[in-house]
Amino acid sequence: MVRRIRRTSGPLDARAQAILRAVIEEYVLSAQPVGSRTLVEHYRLRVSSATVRNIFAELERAGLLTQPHTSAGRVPTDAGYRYFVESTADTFSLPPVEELMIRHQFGQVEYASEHWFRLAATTIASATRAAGLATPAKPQAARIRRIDIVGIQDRLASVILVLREGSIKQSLVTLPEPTDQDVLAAVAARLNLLLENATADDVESRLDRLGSPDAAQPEARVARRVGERLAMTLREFDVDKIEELFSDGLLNVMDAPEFAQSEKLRRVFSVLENRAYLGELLSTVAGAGRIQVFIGHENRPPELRDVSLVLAPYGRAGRAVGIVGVLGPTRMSYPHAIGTVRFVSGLMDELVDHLYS
Amino acid sequence: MVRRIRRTSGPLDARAQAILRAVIEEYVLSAQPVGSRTLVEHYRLRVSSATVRNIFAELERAGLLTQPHTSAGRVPTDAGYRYFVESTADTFSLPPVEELMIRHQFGQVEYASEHWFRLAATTIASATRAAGLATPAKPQAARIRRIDIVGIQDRLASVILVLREGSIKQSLVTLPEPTDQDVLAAVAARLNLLLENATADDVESRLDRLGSPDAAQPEARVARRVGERLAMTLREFDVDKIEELFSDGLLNVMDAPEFAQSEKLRRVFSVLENRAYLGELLSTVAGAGRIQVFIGHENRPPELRDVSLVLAPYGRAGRAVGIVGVLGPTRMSYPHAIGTVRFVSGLMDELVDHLYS
DNA sequence: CGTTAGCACTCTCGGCCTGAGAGTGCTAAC
DNA sequence: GTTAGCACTCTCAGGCCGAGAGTGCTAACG
Repeated sequence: MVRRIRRTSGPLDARAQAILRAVIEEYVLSAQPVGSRTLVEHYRLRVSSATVRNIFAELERAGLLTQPHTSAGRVPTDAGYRYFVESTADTFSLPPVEELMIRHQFGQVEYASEHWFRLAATTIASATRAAGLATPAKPQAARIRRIDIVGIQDRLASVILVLREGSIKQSLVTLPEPTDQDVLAAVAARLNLLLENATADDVESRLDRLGSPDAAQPEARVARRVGERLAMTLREFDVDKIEELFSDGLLNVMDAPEFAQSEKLRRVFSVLENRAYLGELLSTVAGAGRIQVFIGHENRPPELRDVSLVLAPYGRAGRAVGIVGVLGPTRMSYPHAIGTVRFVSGLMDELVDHLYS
Repeated sequence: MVRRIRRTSGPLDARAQAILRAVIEEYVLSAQPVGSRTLVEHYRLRVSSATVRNIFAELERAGLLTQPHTSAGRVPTDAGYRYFVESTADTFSLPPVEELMIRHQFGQVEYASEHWFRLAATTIASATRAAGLATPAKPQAARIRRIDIVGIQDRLASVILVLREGSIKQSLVTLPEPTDQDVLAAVAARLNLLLENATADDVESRLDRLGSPDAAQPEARVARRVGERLAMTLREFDVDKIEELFSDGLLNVMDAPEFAQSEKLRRVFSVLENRAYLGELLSTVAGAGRIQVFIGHENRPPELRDVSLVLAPYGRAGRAVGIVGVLGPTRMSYPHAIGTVRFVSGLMDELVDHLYS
C-alpha cells in the first residue's frame, strides 16, 4: 500500500500483482478475455469492479495486459506471463500426488535405455495436457569402448560401435575386397586394441597406424577402411545437432481453442517438422544447464510466436545430456508445466546417473 | 457405344468413364465441385453441357458422384475413386523424369541402414506433395548372429544382440552379482557358441543348458540371466506390431483446403499418434504382399474417413519386410501416388536385397 | 486521496435478410 | 440421342440490427 505512489512504471504493488495473477489464472482456465466484473466475482477481491478497471489500465500501461478490442476484457501479454513467471519462479513444485503418478509411469521403464526419453515425453504430455518433447541423452565427446564387425556379404560388413557410456551406433561399410568373418574378427581385435577410449580426433590421427589402403595384408586394408568409417560416425556425435526429437501429445495442443483455425497449427507444425531451429534452441538449453521458459514472441522464429516452451536439460554436463520439455499455448499453466518438467528432468538425471555411473 | 443400353447398373460405357475421369482429374486440381459447363470447356468434350448433365445423373445413380447440395457441381465419391483406380490400375507408372529425381534423392542414402526408411518417407512426401509414411524393414522370425556384453557398472551390463540380417538390438541387464569384463567376455563367448542362429523358441528351450540361477560358477549364473533377457528381446520381434512409423510431409496434408477446419486434421493426427490401428493395417499390407489402396470410408477407423492411404510392402517375405506409403486427402492423384509408391518400394527392395544377400 | 456508483459509449457477435451467381433438372425441339 | 432454353434451388458474401459485454470517465463519497 505504501508503494503505490509511482504509477506509470517501477515495480507493481502487491494488489496489482495479485490482480495480474488472477487475470492469468482465469484466462488459463477460460481462454476468454477476462472482464473486471467476473474477476471481482470469481476471486472475491475486496474492491469494486471500477477499481479493478483502474488497475487494469495501470497494468496495460505497463505492457502486461492488452485488450483484443475496445469493449473486450483483458488478456495477458507475453510480458505479462513473463512477469508472472519471474515473480513466482521459486514456488513451482508439484503436488505429491502428481509426483507419485509420474513416478508410477516411470516404473514401467523398459530395459532398453533408448526408450526412456520417449517415456519422458509421454509422461510430460499426459501430466500437463500439452505436448511433451524429449531428446535422447547424447554423449558429448564420444569415446570408443568397443568395436565389433559382422560380415553381411562378401564385401559388405556392419560395424557396431559401442561408446563409453553404453550407447551403440551401427553403420555399413563396403569392404575393399571379399573378406571372411575370421579376418573381420582379427581386424576388430586390432582396432579394439588400438582405439580404446579414442575420440574422433584420436581415430583420425591414428588412421595411418591402422594400415594404408594398399598395404600388403588384407587386414590392414580392411582396418583402414573401417577406421575411416569410425571417424565419420564419431564426428556425427560431435556435431551439435539433435539426432532425434520425440514428441507426444500434439493432439492436446490441437485441442486448445486458440488453435481452432488451422493456420496457427500449421505454423507450429512447420517448426516441428524442420528441426533446424529447435536444434539450436535445444543446444542453448543444454548449455544453460537449467530449466528455461520461452514465451510466445520470445521465440525467435515467428512460427512459434503462439506457443510457449518450457525446456530443461537432463543428464550430466560433460557426459551425456538430453532435453525434456513442454510445448503448449502461451496460455498455459506455467507453474504446473515448470513443476512437471523440473520433476521429470530430475528423474531422468537419476536414470542417467545410474547408467553412466 | 454399343453397350449403352443398360443405364442404371452394370459397366459404364466409354463416354461415362471418360467423364468420370475428367471430373476426378478436375476435382483433384481445384478442390471445388465441378459443374457440367466447366467440364465441357476444360476438357474439350464434344458434347454440350446438357448431355454431360445427363451422364452426371447416370454416374450419380451408380454412386460414383455426389453433389454437396442441389445447385452445386459434382464431387467424386469414395466409390468413384475406387472405380477409377480399378479401371486404370495397370497404367500407373511414373514419368522417367520423376524416377530420375527420386533415384537422385536416394543417391544420398546414408551408410546407416536405419535411416533408409526415413529417406523413403521423405522422398515420397516431396514427390507426391502428401504425407509419406515408412516403417523400417523388420525381420520375421529373428535369429541370433552375435551376442556382445559390455559392462556398464558392477552389476549392470549392456547386451548387444546382432541379428542374422544385420540389425541390432540393445538392452540392459542387471547382473545377479558384481562381474568384471573378463567374465562377461567369457559369458558372451559361451552364449555365441550355444545360441548361434537361435530363435526365441530355441533360446528358451536351451535356457537350462546355459546354467541355473544358483549354479556354482558365476559364469553360469550370469549366462542364465542374460539368456532370459535375450529370449525376451527376440520375442518382441515375433510380435506383430510396428516398432516405428516414420512420417514426413504432414504439412502437405495440412495445406490441403479440405483440412482448413482443424477438426478433420485432429482426427487424422489422432490415428497417427496412437498407432494401434495403423499397426494392424500395415501388417495386413505386409501380408498381402502388394501395393494396396484404401480410400476414405474404406478405412475402418472413422478417423481416417477423410484420407486415403496408398501402401506397399518392401523387402522379401520371410526375410525382412517394411512398408512405405502415402497418406493424403481422398482427393489425391492416385495414379501419381501409386506410381511413386510402387517405384520407391522397388528401390527399397533393391536395397534390402543388397543388404540381406 | 483512494474508492465507488452511474452512465454513455464502443465493439463484437449472432441472426436475419437479400441479391448475385452457379448449377441443376426438365421439357420441347432438333 | 442430343441440345437449347428456362425456371428453380441452393450457397455465399455483404449489409443491417439488436443484444450483450465491458470499458473509461465523471462526480460523489468517506
